[in-house]
Amino acid sequence: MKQSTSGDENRMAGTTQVPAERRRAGRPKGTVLQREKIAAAALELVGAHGYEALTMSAVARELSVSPSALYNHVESKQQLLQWIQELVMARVESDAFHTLDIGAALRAWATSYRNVFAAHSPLIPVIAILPVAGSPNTLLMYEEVAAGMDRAGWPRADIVSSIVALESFIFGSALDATAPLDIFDPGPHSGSLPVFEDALRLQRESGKSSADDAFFIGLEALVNGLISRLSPVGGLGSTHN
Amino acid sequence: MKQSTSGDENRMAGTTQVPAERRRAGRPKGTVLQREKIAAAALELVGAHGYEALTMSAVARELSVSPSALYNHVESKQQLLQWIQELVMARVESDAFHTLDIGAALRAWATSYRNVFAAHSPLIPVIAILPVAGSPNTLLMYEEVAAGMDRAGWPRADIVSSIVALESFIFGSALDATAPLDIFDPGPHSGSLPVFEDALRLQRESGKSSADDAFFIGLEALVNGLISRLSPVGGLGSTHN
DNA sequence: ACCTGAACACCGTTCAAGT
DNA sequence: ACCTGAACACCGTTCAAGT
Repeated sequence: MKQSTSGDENRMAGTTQVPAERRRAGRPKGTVLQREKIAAAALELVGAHGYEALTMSAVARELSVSPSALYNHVESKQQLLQWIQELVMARVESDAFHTLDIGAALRAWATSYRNVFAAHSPLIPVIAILPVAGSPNTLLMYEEVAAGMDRAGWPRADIVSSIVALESFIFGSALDATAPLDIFDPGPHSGSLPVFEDALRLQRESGKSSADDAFFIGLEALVNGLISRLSPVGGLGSTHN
Repeated sequence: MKQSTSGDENRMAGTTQVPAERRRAGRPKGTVLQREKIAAAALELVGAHGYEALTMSAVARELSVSPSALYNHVESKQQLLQWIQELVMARVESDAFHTLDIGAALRAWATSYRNVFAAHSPLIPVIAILPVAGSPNTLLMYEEVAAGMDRAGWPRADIVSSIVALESFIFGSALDATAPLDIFDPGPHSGSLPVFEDALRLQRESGKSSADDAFFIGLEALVNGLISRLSPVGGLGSTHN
């Protein structure tokens, strides 16, 4: 996608032939901006046009203010991203740990987590490495998961690593969901990869989304593998608790 | 005192089962040399100062040319990223599939893959969604893995999804390795998360790197889980096939 | 063929001026 | 307190002009 050379201005000017009551400098009578409105506008922007569309100018335009006006409310774009993190993480459901066995609960949580970020995938690389201290919702989620594992007999010393492993898979899967559908197209090298190309064909013919299929296959394998570490006797059935 | 024109990039021509990248005689390697110099300078920049330091200006400065001079050799920054992908992927070792059993081979490949990207972590979100057609090394790797799975009796229709699942975990883990060490620090909310904070303390006291530990635990679980899908007699509730 | 330097349309952010 | 608009130091990219 290239930068447009000159056409965008015209489109904008076309809709505002008569400049409709432009706000003048100075304090408006009511508060125009606030944290939630800014964060929501930013999140909507990402959802609609991807991460690269998330510019301070675009957020400002969405709210009908000038870009610099945002800085009366938010310290930086980085802080705006933290607000978005808090909004997004609030949608991850982690209540299954109180109703289902640990395997089902982990799968339900991970699926919710992954779906939330698949819907806001451009944010993944950003949020995956964002410190968690500023987001109470994220911390609450971790406590739910950790407590669920604890009740299921998980060794406490393994809980953090297990969560990180699951999260790595979740983020990686959500990241994968952002990839173009033809990411595996061999292009000019077609014909020289006998097994892989045949596998690719079979996958396509299955009609299943590669990203979704991979997520569910991997999630089941990962959760089963982690749980079978718990009890050396190894039955997968929830023998614990 | 920069420009290491050492023959370090020769490994790109290592295993040539795919004839696609053969250079013809006739048109000299002047351009090619430039290509590799540019890609190497870019990769070094990322390694030294992170992804945000990878600007066309910085690459040009590294090579003592003006930014616009780069465009005589590379079409866009996106293409430069593809060159980097090719350089990085060449370092992933996937030869274990010829010497080890499938489980050990998958673990060896995944560990190499993850370590390569942990060393160039800022590139993960970029490369994870970069189309693969422009990178012969990447395609070769996929063929190696797919063929290894095939020889081990993997259902061909599951091969792509299995690779994607493993790759998701690998990229997610490498991404996690870029996170700040104190990413889980609860900050002002300390004291309100009994299980998670205790688990965090135990993890810290173990002296193990959280990212490394999570990767190895998760990798073993994921590989075991995937393999146990193969043989229905394995005791997992694999009902299909 | 391949470089320079000016130019363009962007970015995030700061700040004085205005109400 | 909170907005506007100008300004600053950046981006990636194009292009005419030089050799």
